Amino acid sequence: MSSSDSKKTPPRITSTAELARYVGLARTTVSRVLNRQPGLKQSTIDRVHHALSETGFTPNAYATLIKGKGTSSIGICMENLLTPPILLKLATLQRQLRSQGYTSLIEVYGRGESRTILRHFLSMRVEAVVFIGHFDTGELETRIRELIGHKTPHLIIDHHGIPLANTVTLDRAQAMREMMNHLLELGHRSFGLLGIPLDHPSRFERIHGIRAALAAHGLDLPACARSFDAQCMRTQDFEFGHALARQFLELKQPPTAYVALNDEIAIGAMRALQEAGLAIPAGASVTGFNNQDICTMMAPLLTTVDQQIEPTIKTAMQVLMSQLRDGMPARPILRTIKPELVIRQSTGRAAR
Amino acid sequence: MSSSDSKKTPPRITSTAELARYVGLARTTVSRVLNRQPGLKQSTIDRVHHALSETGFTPNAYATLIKGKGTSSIGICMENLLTPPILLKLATLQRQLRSQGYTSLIEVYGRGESRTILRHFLSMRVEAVVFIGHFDTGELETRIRELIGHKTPHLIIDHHGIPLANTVTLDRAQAMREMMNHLLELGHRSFGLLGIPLDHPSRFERIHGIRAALAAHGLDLPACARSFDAQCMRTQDFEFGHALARQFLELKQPPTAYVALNDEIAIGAMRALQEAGLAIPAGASVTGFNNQDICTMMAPLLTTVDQQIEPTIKTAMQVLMSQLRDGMPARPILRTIKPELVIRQSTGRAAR
DNA sequence: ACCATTTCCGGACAGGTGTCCGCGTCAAGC
DNA sequence: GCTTGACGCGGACACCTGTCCGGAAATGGT
Repeated sequence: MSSSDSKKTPPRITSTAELARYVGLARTTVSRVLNRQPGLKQSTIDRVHHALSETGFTPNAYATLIKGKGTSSIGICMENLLTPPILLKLATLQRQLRSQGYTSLIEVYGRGESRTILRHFLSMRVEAVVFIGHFDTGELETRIRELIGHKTPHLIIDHHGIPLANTVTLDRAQAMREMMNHLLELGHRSFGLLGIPLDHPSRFERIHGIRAALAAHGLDLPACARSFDAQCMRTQDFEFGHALARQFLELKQPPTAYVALNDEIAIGAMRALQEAGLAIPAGASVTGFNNQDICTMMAPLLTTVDQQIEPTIKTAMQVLMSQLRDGMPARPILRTIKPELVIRQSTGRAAR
Repeated sequence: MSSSDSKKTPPRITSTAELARYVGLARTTVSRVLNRQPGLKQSTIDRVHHALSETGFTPNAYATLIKGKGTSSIGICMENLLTPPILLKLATLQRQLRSQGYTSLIEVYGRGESRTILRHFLSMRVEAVVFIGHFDTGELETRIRELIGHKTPHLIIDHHGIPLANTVTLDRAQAMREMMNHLLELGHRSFGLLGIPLDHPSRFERIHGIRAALAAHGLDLPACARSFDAQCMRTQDFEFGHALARQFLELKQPPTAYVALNDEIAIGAMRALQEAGLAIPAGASVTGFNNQDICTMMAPLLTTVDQQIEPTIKTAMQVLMSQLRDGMPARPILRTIKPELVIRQSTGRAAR
């Protein structure tokens, strides 16, 4: 019984030395097998591999990586508020990194915690740090400075407006330009902006695109577009969009087209308009942003902007890999991704 | 200029020895400062801390953790298909773990990769492994066996049906029982099941709950409920629900109530029913599952089941912490979470 | 100036792994 | 039986940090 017991329950191995003792080989020999060095008999290799799968032993990664000759790990920072497009980017990025032999360290954190997170990453000797999403600009910029000081490569995906940072971001100005052109061609001349205040720095790019499109048609931004963001508390996006649209409906001449910051806000607005008896798109047009799944679950289907996540991550990988190969670039890399307008049913010819 | 240069650009420090040389102290002294040992002059402590923030040096975590005195890290495994409720669980769990001093290693993977992932976790000497979501049962069971062999604590959140695994899962049978009771009280006697096949093992729990509720009312499952899952390809959930509902509408006597596997399928079905001229809930009732945000973005608002994510993660933390404190339990821990029925507008009195 | 005390130095070891190198061993070929 | 490879052994060093300890130095008080 004891013999069968000892066969059934292999000992718990915690080091290559123990494993070597277990199979009756020298520690160095086992190490050579594990690292695929030449000059070993096939039978020896098999013997070690058999013991390996029998005991389930795995070499201690900490001991291996202590020498710092490349940990092959990348740190990924995300904000606490996880939205579907951001998560899609995360999953895609991690998959691609793994296929290149890199491990991802992922941290989801709230404002003010970024310092701790970054220190943790650096103590783990991460080879690069990626930020996905939108952050507090000041805090993020400080982190980027620290990383540059460390000569650790970095990359920001989405967040835009830090000149010294390597950035891959959607061309939001271009997206808004295309969207506005679409609406202008449909005859719209008065616009309600939902979640896009006219003067806030974080929405500068979007406003810039909107202004450019209007100017090309000889129109002036403040004259034909307005925003009620200041009047409404932003809580849940859907509720927010709903409340904003109701504000617009109280005007004597409500706009004929509504341009929302994202899909949820657009859908909230659509609901408010429909509740007020307006048919969409006959009575008013509404546009979203992000092209999330919900866009095709609405009636009518929502016209929106696709973020082009696959190309975004592909570009991000290129920027990352070039840094890991050639070291940090002399000047910051900025890559903008061309958005794609997805025209569906929520936009139509202006009523008047 | 060279002196100002050397002041502007502190050297790149990669070990406590270098830092010690930089500040003119012994390596051991620096180490003592970093580990808050007593018997040090305040001025010395300040000197080290100043150099620390100046150079941004962080001690190599690998060297610290090599001794194996607890890495304080937890591995978290997730399936590739990320759904909103799963992500909410992930974010909540990571936050709670961090507040307890644990680091999370997160891996998102596809089928067949779990072996690699687990080996990575074990090589990182993780103190426990958590699986969140639904997996291939055979594959998952093999992993659990390996973990038990390693005497590494584990926990499965959501996936149910592995007897030897520690599991925290929603009581889906109870959820369906409550949902069916709700519909039965409204007078419904014929049901369409969407995404819930009658004989598939993965849906056993739900069917069990449905059957129990029906039996309590003297009704027989196959006589009053049916499923068309075999006829439709499951692609996108929304499309899937749409297609399933259309199948039901071709019947001479379509059911008066539809019970869906999740919210997306329910919404797809609602759309199909509405397109066919049925008002909801006057013409037919529809129920979802998960209580995602979209439920309150629909017209009518969707009746659904809430997963109780906060209590789920709280329980998960208890199970985890008890294992980390007292070691692996003698027999597997199974905790079921009570779901909460959320009655909204998509369910109403049966028409006939 | 002397002594006691505080504070710091520097050597040592541990922890698990990768790698190098000289030497012993074993089997095959002659 | 001898030579010649092929292969495995085991000692050594390196990587970086935490900790212990005896001794040296600096500090403080008188």
